[in-house]
Amino acid sequence: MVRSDTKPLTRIQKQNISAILDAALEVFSAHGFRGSTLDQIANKAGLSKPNVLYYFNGKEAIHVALLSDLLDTWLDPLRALNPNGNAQDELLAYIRRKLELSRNFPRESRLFANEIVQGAPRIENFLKGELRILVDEKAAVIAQWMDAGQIAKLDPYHLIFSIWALTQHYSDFEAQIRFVRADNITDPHDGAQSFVETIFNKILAP
Amino acid sequence: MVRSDTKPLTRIQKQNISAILDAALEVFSAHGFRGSTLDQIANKAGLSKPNVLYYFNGKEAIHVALLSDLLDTWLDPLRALNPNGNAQDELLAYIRRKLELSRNFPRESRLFANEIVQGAPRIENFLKGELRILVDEKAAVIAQWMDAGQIAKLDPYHLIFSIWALTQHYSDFEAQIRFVRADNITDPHDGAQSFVETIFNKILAP
DNA sequence: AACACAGTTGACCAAGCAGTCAAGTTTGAT
DNA sequence: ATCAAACTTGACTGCTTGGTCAACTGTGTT
Repeated sequence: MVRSDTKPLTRIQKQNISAILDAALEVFSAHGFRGSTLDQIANKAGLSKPNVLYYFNGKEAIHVALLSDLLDTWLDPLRALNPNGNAQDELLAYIRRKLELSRNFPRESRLFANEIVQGAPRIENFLKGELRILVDEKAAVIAQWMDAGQIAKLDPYHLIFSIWALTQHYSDFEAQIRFVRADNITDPHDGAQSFVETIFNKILAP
Repeated sequence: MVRSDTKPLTRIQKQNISAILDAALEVFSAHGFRGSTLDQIANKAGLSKPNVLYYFNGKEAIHVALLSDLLDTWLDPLRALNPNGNAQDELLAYIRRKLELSRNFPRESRLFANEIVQGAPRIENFLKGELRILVDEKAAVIAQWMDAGQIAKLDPYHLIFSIWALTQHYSDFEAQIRFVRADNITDPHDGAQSFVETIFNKILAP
């Protein structure tokens, strides 16, 4: 095995590791952890199964690598919420960033969704730790904005949950939307952008 | 095998079939189809594996039985939307029914979510058929209400999607909410009820 | 050119799993 | 009490799958 060594990666290592991770993201996000096989991943990556295992210690290790890459970037939009900015602007910017993430990285979003729906066994610590601390902090900021009358008074936690629900719905439940709107002309994501912004304008109006 | 015969079910059949379906719902909703094993289901149902297969033709058949039971009831709340009622009342009643369903049948909701997140391979026909027809019909009703000025003008499809997203979030992503709000006093579902109603009142206000 | 190390793989396990079957036990109608 | 049908299961089978290994090939450094 090659990863997590302290030495710099060779050209071939970089290339194959990234091919494996990309293939694994594709497979895991579509079938869940147990629904995916190393053969599928190896095939999609254009490598043999033993070769995949040369780069990663096992199926679980690939999954962990994907999730930690993901969780790291998942927090960024919320982290960027600026307590000193204008409440409405900041929240709408957060919503926009979340929606973009969901639009540009649907596979990552579904990988995450798969984990959560099945009880989050592998990311419990992340949720109870980093995420929780950040959410508590930002909920307090939002509560202050509400107290100051900048936006409508609501439960800040439920407000955050509703942003998650609405923005991720478009990637996580994409199949449902696609099948229900089979012949539709417009890309559901376009409509989503303006729809979600519109309703949050209404929700947040003081 | 016993099911789908035209003869009435015996006492033992009724009891065991319902034990199997209940166990399977528990297992499938927690681990997804491929993540679940017949042994798990048999154990939870208190039967031997061959005995489970005496009542159902296979793992897939159990899953199908569960899904068709579910899909049948899943449409009811939307079906109940009355074109002749008051727009705001009807939509809020729909939201309330959806939220109750998600609260009272979280396992069913997660079973459904698991299917959708993984691309809905087994319920594509339901989504493209029955559900789509119903959604088209009700979207037209909502559009009429909007044209009549009874509620705010929005994309009716996105409005329906947003109701789905917000109501199902509380059961489908329950793990996330639970871990993020670890020490919380109030049941997240209680807060959900009043929060969701509040924001939809704002969203729908003409 | 030579050599050490990186990279690759066919053939192979062992475990887990869906599903079978023949042989048993229980149930309930007569 | 009898008996046919309903019900139950231990012991299998065959396939899938994660993971190993010894042997082989490619790479780049001197």
